[in-house]
Amino acid sequence: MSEKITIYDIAKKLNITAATVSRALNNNPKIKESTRELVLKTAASMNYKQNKLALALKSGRSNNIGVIVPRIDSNFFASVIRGIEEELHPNGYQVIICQTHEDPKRENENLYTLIDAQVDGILMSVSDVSNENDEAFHNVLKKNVPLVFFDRSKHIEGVSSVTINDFKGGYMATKHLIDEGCRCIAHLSGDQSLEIFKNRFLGYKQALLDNGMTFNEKYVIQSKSSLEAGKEAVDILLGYDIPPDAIFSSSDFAALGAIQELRERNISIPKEFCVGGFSNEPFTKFMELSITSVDQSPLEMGKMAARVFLEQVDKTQTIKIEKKVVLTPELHIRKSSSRTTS
Amino acid sequence: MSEKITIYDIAKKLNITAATVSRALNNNPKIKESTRELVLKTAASMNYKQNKLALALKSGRSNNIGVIVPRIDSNFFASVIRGIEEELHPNGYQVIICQTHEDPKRENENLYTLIDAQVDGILMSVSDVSNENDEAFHNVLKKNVPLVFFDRSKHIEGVSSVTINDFKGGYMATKHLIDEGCRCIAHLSGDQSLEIFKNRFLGYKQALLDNGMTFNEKYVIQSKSSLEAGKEAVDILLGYDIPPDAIFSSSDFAALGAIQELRERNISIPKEFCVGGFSNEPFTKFMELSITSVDQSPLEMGKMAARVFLEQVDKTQTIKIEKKVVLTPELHIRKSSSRTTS
DNA sequence: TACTTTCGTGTAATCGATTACATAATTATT
DNA sequence: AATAATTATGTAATCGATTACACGAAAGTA
Repeated sequence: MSEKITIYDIAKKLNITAATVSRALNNNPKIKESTRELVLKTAASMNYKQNKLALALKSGRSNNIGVIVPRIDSNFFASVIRGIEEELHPNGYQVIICQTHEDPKRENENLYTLIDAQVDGILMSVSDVSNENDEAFHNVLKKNVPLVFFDRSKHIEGVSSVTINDFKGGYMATKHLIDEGCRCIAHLSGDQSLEIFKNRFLGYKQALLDNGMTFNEKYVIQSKSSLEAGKEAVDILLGYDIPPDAIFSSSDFAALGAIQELRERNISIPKEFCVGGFSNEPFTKFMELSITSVDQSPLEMGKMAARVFLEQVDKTQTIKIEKKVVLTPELHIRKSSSRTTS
Repeated sequence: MSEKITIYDIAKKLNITAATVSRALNNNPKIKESTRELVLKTAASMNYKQNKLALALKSGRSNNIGVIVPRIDSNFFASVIRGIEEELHPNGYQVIICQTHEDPKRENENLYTLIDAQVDGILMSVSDVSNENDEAFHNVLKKNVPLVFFDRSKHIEGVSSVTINDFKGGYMATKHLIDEGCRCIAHLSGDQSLEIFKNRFLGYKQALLDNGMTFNEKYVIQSKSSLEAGKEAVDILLGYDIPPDAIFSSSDFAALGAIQELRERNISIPKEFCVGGFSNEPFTKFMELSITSVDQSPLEMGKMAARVFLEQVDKTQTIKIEKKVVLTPELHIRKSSSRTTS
């Protein structure tokens, strides 16, 4: 069928050794110009292709990097991966995708599998926030494989990360609602054991305090990232003696659910009630009543994570320093909270 | 730093040869039970991990498969990839992602890169529909690397594919509009050189003819997959002496644009005008005025493509047959076209 | 006891490329 | 012309695992 051409085949044809062929192909300066040309020409004519596996075995570098995400089919993660791929492709790296589905076991398994596959680095957004199963991580570090966290990170000494300033995102969104005249702002927080959600909450709280508003626990509803959760939250909030007149949700999906429930109850948005979400999911801007949301610039995050990885493997850089990149989120103001401009 | 343990290290420790260690680890029946146990125990205690690169070089199989898509950050492709990953992961394969951005050059480059990387198979959705640059594909086939197309395929002898029945999708959507009482249905078609769009168009046309309606070229607007294109199309269509009272769009984005433009003109949907899209993008069901759309079951498509690949590499299967899997699309009827149920 | 099987293990080649070291070929130096 | 310096190429080990073949030891057979 398909004859795999190796440097030995070229060598035999030219009556020289594989070593010379290898050197010629690698532009080794010790090769006579005439032989180099001859080898290159012959290689091309024989349709020679370097076997990357052999190279990988010899060099110990596979030119593959692994990316671990909870799931790939979410706009956020897909965009991050796009950024990673676009940044690493020109550098000769291939991107291997792994999903955890938020399962710590799978996360560990993926880490071990990637190490087994001899990847040159691992970029990941963690699923397991507990510090119980850290052996897998330490195994990675022990093997000296560069590790970079993005979005959801763990505090492990010597590991770099690229995140956004979730605190600021929460702060900006809340401040905006205040500026629009909202007097009692509720918050739909996600899983508070995840730092990103914790920080969004803290930003929310600080914005309230900085602007002379009272912070009250009961206006913070811990909810999942789903339409249903948003609806339930509204149900609770509107039952209060003093119901809120705005919601800052850490999730766009919960924000959407909340909006649907509010409309169900004939509450006018943004006149009577304002809503803001987080993540800038595509649908937020497509809605007829477009939803204000905090953008996490996933593409940029992916590119940045890739760059941090590249810096780590840069040979000229002898000392490897833990690098914490924090991107600034951007608030996209839309109809769901625009009283002044609409 | 990190001491890589090889079978030679285990061999040395036990005063046996690497061959024996290898056999013991691979459950070779020729190994004495006692030595096998000893080797396994020692391997575990030394924290031995098989070097997949060495194995790959020796066996010629990398256990990686490549996936080429126009872009990863679209719900459709991300979902397909998710399906592929979930199906192949349990079989020990890693998934390598490549993007083409619809550029034929990149497509070719990716094909060559993946072959260079010795992937065990390639699953792809083509970007270049012309048959001009087919050398890259034939190179893949010559190298005997299994190739499977999904969604957008090319007709290459011996190559399997997994697609949906776009004709049927177009037919169903159009028939539905007819059933809702629409008398003049326009069509926003995509790039007609892509077979998927051609087939959706043909399905639309056939549905009209089968139901005693007249087909008229001028109600078919070739438009891109964007909101803007949808708006422009409406602008043209409403300028006709007899404007249509429904649109079947091959793209959800164009459908959304059309809806926005229709509302801008105070045309009531679905009462005066019905709209249906294609792809079942997440936003279609989130809209307040949810959009009827044809679902392509991307997850299932990905899994199916992976299964077709697995069948191809199945050693027990001596003869490799070109397999054309055609999935049936599903029409999701929503508010934008529901006159009868709403 | 002598001879054949069977079993378990060792030897060495192999996958394809790179590279330290050795050596041959060429050029430079006196 | 003889020697030193330089340049180009060959030799062989290496990366880590697998495996055809060889061989010694144990067990079975007559």
